[in-house]
Amino acid sequence: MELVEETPYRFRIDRHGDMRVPGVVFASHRLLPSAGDGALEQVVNVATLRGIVGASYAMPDMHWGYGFPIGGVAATDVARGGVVSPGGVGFDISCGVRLLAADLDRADFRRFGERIMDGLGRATPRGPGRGAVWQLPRAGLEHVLLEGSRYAVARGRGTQRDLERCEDGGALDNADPGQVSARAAARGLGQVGSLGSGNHFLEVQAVDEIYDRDVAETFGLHPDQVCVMIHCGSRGLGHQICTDHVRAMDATMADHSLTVPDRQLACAPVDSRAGRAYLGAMAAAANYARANRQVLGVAASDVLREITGHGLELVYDISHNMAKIEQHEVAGRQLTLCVHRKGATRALPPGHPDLPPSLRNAGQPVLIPGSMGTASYVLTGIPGGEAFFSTCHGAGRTQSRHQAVKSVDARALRRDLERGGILVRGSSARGLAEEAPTAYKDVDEVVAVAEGAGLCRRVARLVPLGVVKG
DNA sequence: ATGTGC
Repeated sequence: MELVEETPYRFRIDRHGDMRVPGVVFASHRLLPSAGDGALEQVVNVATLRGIVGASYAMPDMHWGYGFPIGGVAATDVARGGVVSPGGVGFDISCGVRLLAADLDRADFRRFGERIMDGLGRATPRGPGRGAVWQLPRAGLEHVLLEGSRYAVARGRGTQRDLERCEDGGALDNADPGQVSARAAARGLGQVGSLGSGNHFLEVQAVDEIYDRDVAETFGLHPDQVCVMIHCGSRGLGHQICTDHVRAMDATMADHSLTVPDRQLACAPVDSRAGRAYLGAMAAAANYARANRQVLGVAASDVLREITGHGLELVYDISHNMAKIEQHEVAGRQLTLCVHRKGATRALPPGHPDLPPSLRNAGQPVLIPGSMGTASYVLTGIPGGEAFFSTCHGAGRTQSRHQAVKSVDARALRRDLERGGILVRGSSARGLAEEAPTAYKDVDEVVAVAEGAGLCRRVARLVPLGVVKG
């Protein structure tokens, strides 16, 4: 794989073979995937998709994924037969991050720490399988799929202000529950308000450093403040929807004369029956994921209020696994694009019309969870941001889960975290080992490279005080 | 990521 170093933080893969556009990898030498890991080959494969414009992009946290790399961004021109691919969204549709801020500082947390973590541990269903904050009646699921966080708020779980601090006001309006299989719905019914497993977590954090005081203040953040970060997605429902629609699309590829270099890139034109079906189901899963984070956030706020007298205010909620229909200027032309962000976060700049009035001058908060025991970041979009206003989404794995389990002793890891002053409420020893920070890139470096590449700007750095592990 | 594998 030939990489052309354009700047210290930007590498290009020139068009060759069936590529319709070049590949662009935002990374430092250190963060580039090791040769043979397959992620760069996936960037090339994505560049062959029908209708792709600009480039096949990869963020500094990129690594190998299903079809598309995780950390991949690709946009297709809807009017020119551009495709949508479930592999460009990922199995955990609308997996994302919610950050809430408390009117408490680090010293307050030290006073109540064990009680707060016990309370959050009890209030936060986690691990594979069932258990959820919100026991929905069957009829309620349809509302969640159509209305997302708005339905949770309408049922008393949150406030109108919360919705202003959610991407899309808490719900996508093009959800089509008719495209959600009975099996997907059955899996989703009992999981609204649950973390799941893998890299999902709820963390209590402290604001350790502020890079932009004005923007931080607009976001509701100040030094030493206690925050709660929640990272989770659409659970079994999103997974089943992805499985169902990959299968359906795979069967319709020939009808649209589509060929792809990897079967995991199964796709359909956005403007086709299969494409619309997937996007309607994907939006339903996205609404489910937003409601999931909404009710988990409210449950965490209730715990904090009960113990300390102070609840939590929402900073923002943003997804990093989505395909969205957006308007962008490409080579001087205004185009309607299907922007896939898979393990990549939208980063709208100050002044963008999609931002709510309270964030219009600051830009969109970008929430970057670090690996366990390491820092997390709040960033914001910048004018002229490349890759359709996108940036990284986290630290990015360097080791597979299997490799991590082989090389990490879960008990030693827990001891190290607690010695570092981080209170741990786990789910399973294996889950803890899989998520060891040694299995991840350095989030500080990932974020520095994303900023150096001109994708976003740092606003605040948060450090963990306690983790409820999925 | 996922009732972790058809």
